[in-house]
Amino acid sequence: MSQARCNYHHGDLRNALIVAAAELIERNGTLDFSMAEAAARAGVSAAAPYRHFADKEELLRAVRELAILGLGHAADKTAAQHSAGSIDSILAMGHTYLGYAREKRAFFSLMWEDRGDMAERRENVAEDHGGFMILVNAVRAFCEANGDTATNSLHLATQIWSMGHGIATLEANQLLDLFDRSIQPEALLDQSVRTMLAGMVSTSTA
Amino acid sequence: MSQARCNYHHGDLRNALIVAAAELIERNGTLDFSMAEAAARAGVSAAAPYRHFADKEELLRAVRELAILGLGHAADKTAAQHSAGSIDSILAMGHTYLGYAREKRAFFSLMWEDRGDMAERRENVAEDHGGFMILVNAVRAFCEANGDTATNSLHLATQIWSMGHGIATLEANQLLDLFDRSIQPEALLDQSVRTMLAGMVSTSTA
DNA sequence: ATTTAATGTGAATCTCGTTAACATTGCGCC
DNA sequence: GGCGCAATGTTAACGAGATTCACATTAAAT
Repeated sequence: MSQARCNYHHGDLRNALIVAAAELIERNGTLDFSMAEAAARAGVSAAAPYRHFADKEELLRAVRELAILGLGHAADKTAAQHSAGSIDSILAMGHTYLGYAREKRAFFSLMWEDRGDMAERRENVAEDHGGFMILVNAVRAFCEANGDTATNSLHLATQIWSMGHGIATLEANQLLDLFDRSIQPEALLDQSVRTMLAGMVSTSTA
Repeated sequence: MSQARCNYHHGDLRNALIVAAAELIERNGTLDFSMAEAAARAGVSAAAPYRHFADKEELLRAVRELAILGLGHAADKTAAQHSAGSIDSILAMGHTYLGYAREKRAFFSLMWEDRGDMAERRENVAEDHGGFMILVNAVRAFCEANGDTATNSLHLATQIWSMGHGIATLEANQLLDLFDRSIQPEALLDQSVRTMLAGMVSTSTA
């Protein structure tokens, strides 16, 4: 039964805990929720979570997977709304990234934290990670549309990603406009991306 | 007396605690040291720190100031070793940034965390913050050396900083080369910076 | 039906931040 | 030089929260 809860056994406690933790994180805007509160929210005792997670870290890592998928979906959606090969599809992806960082503050930071398991995680990430491959595809399409066959899309996408990531994290910590209040995150990113795309194409064509 | 310690009074406990905390952070490579251990290391009881810091957060913020100064000094030194106006002075600054992020992992992350006080902090930061103004100056000098009077140095420096910051944080979390093991942080940054400098200059000249 | 492994429970433990009540001492003031 | 106060330390104790242990319940396989 994956229903509510008859009496003793929950039925789907593992997932219920992940969701509960995610809700607490979202509510507090921080990663420091209490194990007991998550358990209570799932309707079980404080010790129950330890049947499904070795420790709090493990639960947190499970929540992180949710966050990663969330951004991946957002990126997917964004890609679908813009014509492949257009520069807009790339800029829009950046806006989605910045938006996610703003709206899901805590999730966003959790998503990129090593937490000691990233080394193993990389082994099993044949799939995507937060929609990065979607960006790679958008970049590749753009290059192709512009007759650029020399540019390494993975490489260029990594540069764009880094730029977006830097802007997003600095903004989140109120540092981006520390010395110049007029700086606008999206505008800054747009301009940077345009410069990089233009620079790469001209460089590789040369 | 700011000497060792006669018996009861320490003499300079506040600073001793900051140093002790910094050492623990450096040793563990994490920000979660214990208040009691820092106190012990400074040779006082576990309750003593609370005469100088309201709570652990406040001590952590004090350590953060150290970290910020540290990077500032490193940037200073780097700037002094390269001729003003050269592109190398800018690239070297980037390498210093990446190096600091690698060697002072925990300090580096602490340095940019909001911790709820950044809003006020910005008010009092007429001075520098981790050497950012040094980068701004390097960029300004570069623009002048190239006869570019239209480019906003603060703006361009912010872009370069964001790129460096993004690369540094992604690398720290083992994500930068997730899909392409051949990616080298410094090379990626160098290339990006060159592209941006070239792009800006040509853009503003146009 | 019975056995077994999985999953919950409550009580207990341990670590750690923080506070409270009391002790010691540096220092300005007479 | 001695007095009183504020600053700074001390020890004991509290409280929150993670984690474990011994025991209870139940789903499922045989």
